[in-house]
Amino acid sequence: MTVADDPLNTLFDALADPTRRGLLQRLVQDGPDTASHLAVDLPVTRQAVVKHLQSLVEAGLATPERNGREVRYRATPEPLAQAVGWLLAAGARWDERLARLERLAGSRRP
Amino acid sequence: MTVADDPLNTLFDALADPTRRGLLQRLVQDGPDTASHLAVDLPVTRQAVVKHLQSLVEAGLATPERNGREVRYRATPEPLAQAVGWLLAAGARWDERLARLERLAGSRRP
DNA sequence: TCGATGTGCAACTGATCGCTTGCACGTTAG
DNA sequence: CTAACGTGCAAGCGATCAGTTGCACATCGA
Repeated sequence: MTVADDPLNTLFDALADPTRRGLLQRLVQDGPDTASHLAVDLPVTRQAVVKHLQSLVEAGLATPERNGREVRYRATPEPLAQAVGWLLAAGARWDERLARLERLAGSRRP
Repeated sequence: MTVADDPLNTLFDALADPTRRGLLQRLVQDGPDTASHLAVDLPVTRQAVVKHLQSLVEAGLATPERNGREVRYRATPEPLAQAVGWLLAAGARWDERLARLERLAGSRRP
């Protein structure tokens, strides 16, 4: 148990891998699917896909749903909003600084 | 030869670390600063901070500027827009799917 | 000039990652 | 029942990572 693991860590980490982004996109636009089926179109093993999916689950971006002997992963993209929130906050603070600099520089409005 | 390493990889990877996010925030709101000075308030070595900063530079989020014997890193948050773009695209596609499902379900609610 | 300061480079270690392989277990269909 | 299928668990392995340490080099101030 670590110290209050910031959800942004696992979130951005999940998004940092192109395979995971691809999986998330597939789940989003094609609906829930199983690891075995998703692995068919990928150059890696089912187990590798499972681990990628678990990474998405850990980030809150997907949820496993057992149905008989198979497990379908459904996309739950809500946490993406948090990422967007952080990015916009950083950007906003940047714009703020820019505005402040402009003000300090006494630039006239174009 | 790999296939044009997607900039989103290094971008999200840089953002996945809380220390790097913290550094970026400091650079954004406090202006350019050196690795040595940034390292004072952190529980790690200057060299570690340098490597984090290089990660930000690789992602296009910072730029080193040499001034005499010191090197100041300036925040360049423009690439964040790309990240936001991807996230919104994924979200939009999700909403699209939701809308399609609603349409298929024959819901009369617009 | 000389010492203090800021940086860069390289080697090293322990941890984590990505991925595979092998096998056991529950589930479905004939 | 039995055989095929989908999944889960765990060990293993090479590669990469985060971080440190030690040292060389350039630059500034007195």
